[in-house]
Amino acid sequence: MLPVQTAFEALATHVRFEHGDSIYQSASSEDFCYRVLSGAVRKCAVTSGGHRRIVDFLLPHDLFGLGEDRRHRFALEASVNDTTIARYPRSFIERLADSDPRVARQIREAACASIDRLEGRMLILGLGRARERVCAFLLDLAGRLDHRRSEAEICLPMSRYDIADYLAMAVETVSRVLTQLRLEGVIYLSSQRSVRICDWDALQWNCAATRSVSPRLRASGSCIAASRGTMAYSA
Amino acid sequence: MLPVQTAFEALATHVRFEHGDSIYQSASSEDFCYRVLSGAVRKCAVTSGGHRRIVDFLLPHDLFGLGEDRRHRFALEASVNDTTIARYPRSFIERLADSDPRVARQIREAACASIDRLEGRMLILGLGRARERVCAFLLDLAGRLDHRRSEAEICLPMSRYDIADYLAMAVETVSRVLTQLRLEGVIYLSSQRSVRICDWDALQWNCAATRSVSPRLRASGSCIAASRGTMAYSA
DNA sequence: CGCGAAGTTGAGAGAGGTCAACTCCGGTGG
DNA sequence: CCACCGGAGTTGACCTCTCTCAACTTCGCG
Repeated sequence: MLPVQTAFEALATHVRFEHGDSIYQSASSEDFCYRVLSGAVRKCAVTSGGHRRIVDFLLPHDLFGLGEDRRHRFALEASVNDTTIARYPRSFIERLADSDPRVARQIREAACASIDRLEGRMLILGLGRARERVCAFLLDLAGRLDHRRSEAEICLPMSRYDIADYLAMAVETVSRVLTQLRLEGVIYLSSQRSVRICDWDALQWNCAATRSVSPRLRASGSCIAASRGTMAYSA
Repeated sequence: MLPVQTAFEALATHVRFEHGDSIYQSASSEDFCYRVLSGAVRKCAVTSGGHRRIVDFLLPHDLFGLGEDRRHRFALEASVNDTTIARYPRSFIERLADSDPRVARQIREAACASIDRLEGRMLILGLGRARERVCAFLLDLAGRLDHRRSEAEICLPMSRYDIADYLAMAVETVSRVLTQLRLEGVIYLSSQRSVRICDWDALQWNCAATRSVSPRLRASGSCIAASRGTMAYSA
């Protein structure tokens, strides 16, 4: 990070939340933006049908609430205990961005990261099968927590219910898939919230849609397999 | 738009594409960004399993390819004939953004719009049922094309196959839902690509998840129904 | 007119949602 | 220290929705 960071941090207020606490409500309009320091935050909405949907999980180092002066569309809540958040006054950030191109660029990059994450998630949600979505979720989480191919345990910073709402499926299905993966030796669950990935390749393999390849692919022709870790950005 | 617009447009190259033409391939790295002038563009990826997934549709006025200097993650293709695109050299845009806060702000806003669209789509994809997803898709499209509650026909700028890949479902299901809506008098199909929405309320109503409300909602408590047209922004 | 692509319709099967029972775990209070 | 309690997680049985496969119709274009 640039020295600008210091200016940011001088204005930060640190707040601590417990599991389930609301950071801000949907439709509220406080003028702050935030950074996750520890724990995890879920961004959620409720469909008009009454179902909760989780749009994103914010992990340590992620920024959120940066946007515009419009009202919040989603509610943000801590999804685990001991979640700490740094809060910055948004107007100051905006002024800083206007006066210092480096800050503006940082914000653009943060926005890119956000778009990247959303588009990746879009692909995960599009995966037809429950198993594929769970596997993709685990890999994504492991990547974001920097547990690449290490033997270390991943501590899931959310409940099964959260995972279900995030992947748009029933809790029971999440549970079933996890047990199945456990029985196959792909993952090891030392406790309900701790996963160790034993077979990365199997997990990766499971992300591939196993359905038949539609013949329409031939028609449009020009699509090439997407590779992880790179991105485009559309606005 | 600000006078800055002129500087943008002076550098624009206009290009025309026919249905199915590739604007850029995934994994290529040309240094341009683009704006849709007419027609429609689909942003697509292919899952490792060989299934095509459409991540976004870009309509007139939408910007894309703005991001970073990293390689493109998706392929972009025209989804209808007579699609025209304005192309701008990205390095220039970046320099302009660094020197003029107004440009930087515009780009931030464009990024916000993109995030807004993606998050909305996230919610649509999360809708469990095919009918809900199609209804939400139609409403979203109508909104973006500015056909709010007008009697005018919406010209669908994409095939059923595209819609299917966008909503992560089978073409047959898309077709079935559309006929069902037609038979119920909710929509009128004057041709295969022209939809007139007859009953906006019915369409809106169908976006509500009809499944049972999960009891877990009581537990977390703080979620409030999300309202369309407002947004939060996370990075 | 004829061809291929796009779209529709039908029948069957499988994946996942729903409902319900049950177990596991952490916290609280006697 | 143990019993109890509630929420979280798991497992099973059933049933619905949608994907699949296949046949057919419609549309657009040479």
